[in-house]
Parts: sequence; C-alpha cells; structure tokens
Amino acid sequence: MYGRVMARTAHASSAVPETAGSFPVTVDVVALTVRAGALHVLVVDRLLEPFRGQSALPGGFVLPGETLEQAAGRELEEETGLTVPARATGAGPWHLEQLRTYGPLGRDPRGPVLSVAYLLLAPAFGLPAAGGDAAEARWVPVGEEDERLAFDHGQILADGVERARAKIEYSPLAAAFCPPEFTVAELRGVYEAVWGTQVDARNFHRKATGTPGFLEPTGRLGGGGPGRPAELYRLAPGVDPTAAVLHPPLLRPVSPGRAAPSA
Amino acid sequence: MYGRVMARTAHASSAVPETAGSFPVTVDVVALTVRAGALHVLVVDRLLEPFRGQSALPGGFVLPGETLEQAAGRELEEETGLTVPARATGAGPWHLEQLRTYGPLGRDPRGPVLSVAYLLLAPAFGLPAAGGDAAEARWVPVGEEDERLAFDHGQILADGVERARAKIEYSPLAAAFCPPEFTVAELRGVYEAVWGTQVDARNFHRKATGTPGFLEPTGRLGGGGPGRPAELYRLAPGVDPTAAVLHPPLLRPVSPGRAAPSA
DNA sequence: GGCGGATATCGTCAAACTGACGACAACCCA
DNA sequence: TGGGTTGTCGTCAGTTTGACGATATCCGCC
Repeated sequence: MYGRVMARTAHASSAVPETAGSFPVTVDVVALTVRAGALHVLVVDRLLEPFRGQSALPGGFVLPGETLEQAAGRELEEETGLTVPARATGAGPWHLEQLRTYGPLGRDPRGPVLSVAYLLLAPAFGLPAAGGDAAEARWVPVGEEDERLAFDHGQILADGVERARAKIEYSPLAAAFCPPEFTVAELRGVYEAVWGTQVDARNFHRKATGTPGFLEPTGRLGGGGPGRPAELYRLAPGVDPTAAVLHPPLLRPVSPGRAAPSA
Repeated sequence: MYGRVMARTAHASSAVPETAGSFPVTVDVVALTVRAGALHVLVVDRLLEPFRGQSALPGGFVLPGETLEQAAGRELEEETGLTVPARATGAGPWHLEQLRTYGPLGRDPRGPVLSVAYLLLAPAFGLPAAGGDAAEARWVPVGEEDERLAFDHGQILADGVERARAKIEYSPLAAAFCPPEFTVAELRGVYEAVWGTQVDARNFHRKATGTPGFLEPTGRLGGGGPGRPAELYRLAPGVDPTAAVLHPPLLRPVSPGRAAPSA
C-alpha cells in the first residue's frame, strides 16, 4: 500500500508503519473579491458526483508530487480560469494563505477525505471561464448563496470570511483586494464590503495615512469619477502582508446585537 | 489503491478518482504550559527512525477511522502520558485547537507525508511519563531547545508560539494555562511568560477586571505566599475561548528592535 | 506586639487614540 | 457659473493607555 513511499526509502526500519492510514487529500479555495461594494465568493457548479449540479467551492484532489499551494492554484485555474500570480503569498494585490484542514470523517460520501482549505483574496476582475470538473464558475455575494454548498463548504466559507474580516483589522491585507495603486477611498470600500458596515471617511483617512509602514504615496492622482481626485497610494515596500502594522488595530464597529467574533 | 474508499461507495461514478494521491497523515502537537514563569513546550526523544534519538514534538500517524483531534489526543497520551480532557475545546483550563497543515513534500525522509499540527495550552502539572514511540518526554523552555527538532518541528513550534502570543491579546485564552480558579497575578504571569515581557500589575488589573465578559469573581481569596492575599476569579461562564472579549485588545509591548509579529 | 518586606488593589494624570462631525478643496456636469 | 460630489484637513469631547504614587493586607522575624 505504501509502495511509492517505500521505494524512496533506504531502510525498511524507516518506512511509514503499515497501521497508518492513507487518505485522499483535496484542496478547496475560498476566493474572495470585492465587486460593486460587496464581498463576493467564487463558486462553481459541480459536473460530477457527489453533489452533482450543486454549488461548491473550487477545489479538487492533490496529485502526487504536488505541494498544497500548487494544487490550489491548479484546481483554481482548471475550474475557473483564474491564474494566481506566483507572488500571491507576498505583499500587494492577491494573497493566498492556508485556512485550515477539515475531515477526514463525515464530510465526503465517498469515504474519509481530508480537505485543506485555502483563502484567496483577489482584486475584482472579469468573469472567469469554467472548465475541468466544473460547469460554471461565478461570483456570488457572500450571504446570498442561493442554495447550500456541497460538502462542508458552507462552514469553510464562513471560516474564510471570518478570517478575512479579522485579519484586515491589524494587517495591510485589505490591499490584497486592490490594484497595485489605489486611493484611500478604494481601500475604505474594501473594509466596508468585507465588514458589511459603514466606515467614516475622515477617520479612516486619518488612520490609514497616519499609520507608519502601511501606505506610501505615489504622488500621482487617481481621477475619473465625480468629485475631487484622490491621491494614489501603494503598499509600503517590503511589508509583510500579515504583519500587525495597524497598531493599535482598526476594529470593526461593534454591532450591538451581534455576538463577538470568534476564530 | 482505493479499496477501502470504494468499498464504502454505492456507485463507481462517485468514487475518488484514481489519479488522486493518497497520503499518510500525521498529527503533531505543540503543547505549551507555563512553569516557573517561563513558557515551556513538551518534547519527546524519538525511539525510531527517522531522526532516532533526536527531540521532536509528540505526534504520530492518524489511524483509519479516527478524527484528527482523536489522533492528537491518542498520540499525546501514548507518548507522554498526558490525557487531554474531553472539553478541551471549550472554555476554561486546557485548550486544543488546530494550528495548520504542513507538507506533504520535503518534510519527511520517508516520502510525502502530510502533518496537521495542533496547539495545546495546558496548566502546569507533573512530569508526564514517556511511552509508545518516545524514549523520554519533558518540558523544555521555549527558546532553549538544546538541539534542532526533528522534521520541520522547529517551524511548527515557532508557528504555535506565535499563535498563542497573538491570541491572548484579544481572547480569554490565557486562562487555558491557569487552574479553574486563579488570581489576577497568576493570569498576569501567563501573559508575561508567553510574551516574554513585563506587564504592569496595576494596569493589567484594571484591564482584566474591567473588561465585561472576561473574569468573574468567586468571592474567595487565594492565599499562601507573602503579601496581601488576592481575590480568586474564574472565567465568565459561557465564554467562547477564542471570542474577542478584550475590546480593544491587550497589545504586547512593542520591543523597539523587534519586527512586527506576523501570522 | 511591632516592624520590614512583599504583594494586591485603588487612584491620579498626561498622552494617545477614537468617533462624531464641521469646513474647505477640487473635480464633474449642466 | 453654480450645484453636486468626493477628498482632505481640523476640531473636540470621551475613552483608553502607560507610568507611577498611595494604601491595604498578608508573611516572617525580632
């Protein structure tokens, strides 16, 4: 059962024990973006059993010789046409990070399957093209999923959204939703969309521009819409996308009736 | 190769595809406690290859039919004699949560192996008994590991410590290191040990006792040592151990030279 | 019993930060 | 040119922090 593993091993004394289980492993991707002021998640329609025809997060089985990140990128590209830039784990637009692992029991009718979930934060872009095991790929506003997602993907999505909501409180990660250069108002729009709340423009501007090591002015102006043109900023160079640069953090407004967020 | 999986499946159309990889899965546990004012981690000496004789985090292979949490608890008990209470994922002393998943490539000389790491926060207690695949189990002060840990356990430990340091900033999780009833000074000692910094007793007392939904006085006094006896507290009933009850959070002092923490 | 040492708890105060909101600047369109 | 819209800067009261003084209540010891 462990032929491949043992073939790479010099001594039998150093092989994986025979009593150990071996599990199929999938990666599932919670891909989030901000479109028209609302947080959207990327879902696909399943072409195959189980849960055929139902909506699901993009994902699939890890192939031998692949890393988990590679599998996440490959499945995303196969099923949705989305290509994750190689630098997506660095600073700037796009951010890919591991969320957590689910399973192996009670989540797949085919048997025990482990799923490693990834969280992708991406700028808005055109509708991706479906392919692979997926019939259609589309952005769905978070909270308006028309039906239950396949497997335990509803739980995975909830965990991913909560992770994103929590992380933009103290990290520069909100910029992962923005193009390389963006205005303070664009960044504020990300916070409002991800949190689902209103944020005061003046106080946000003070905090965002006044935090050392966060934003860097480009000197140029972003024009277009009505109103005074806004200054363009980019992320400060060399920022760790998950570093706690907002110190003290920018806390979400406490909705009186809502329970405290938990991780 | 997928006999077990397919045997549980009604239709071949709904089986795990044959191209999918199947991986041995281990769980590794970062067990932390506070002893004598310092953060300690539980390590074992390996009895078997690979890395025989070297220190490692307790852990081992997931068996068929087990959940990941069950495997973590079983390996911990087999190798160190430590029994994790069943309620360890609730509030109060002991806390077990998933950290993240490592692998499958380049971390085990036996071949591709996936490792799901868990973080355990526990009150101090007597030296556990070694057993199973481990020669000796012992508490080691974090930062004073005499040698490199086996596999990628050095990285896993660093990730676990950083998770603990970050989470006690906003959650009541520091109480997981304390007995069911504890004094404010004991709780402060946990913060000092985990963060490795000094915390002002008066300001900490104000914040800890003044935060709604965090501590609940028992009315009794904890005596013993020199000085005025302190009031005993317990966690407020029904608190989510990872809820953001400290709002705004209790931030670690910023060491001028140190880089900002990242997750 | 009294005293010094140690720890717990309560107060004080200036600095920083937040949240609410006024005011003005700089653009678009009609 | 004027009104609408959005960006940026200021003001101000209330909250929170960090630093630290002061007092309370225990211990051990003489």
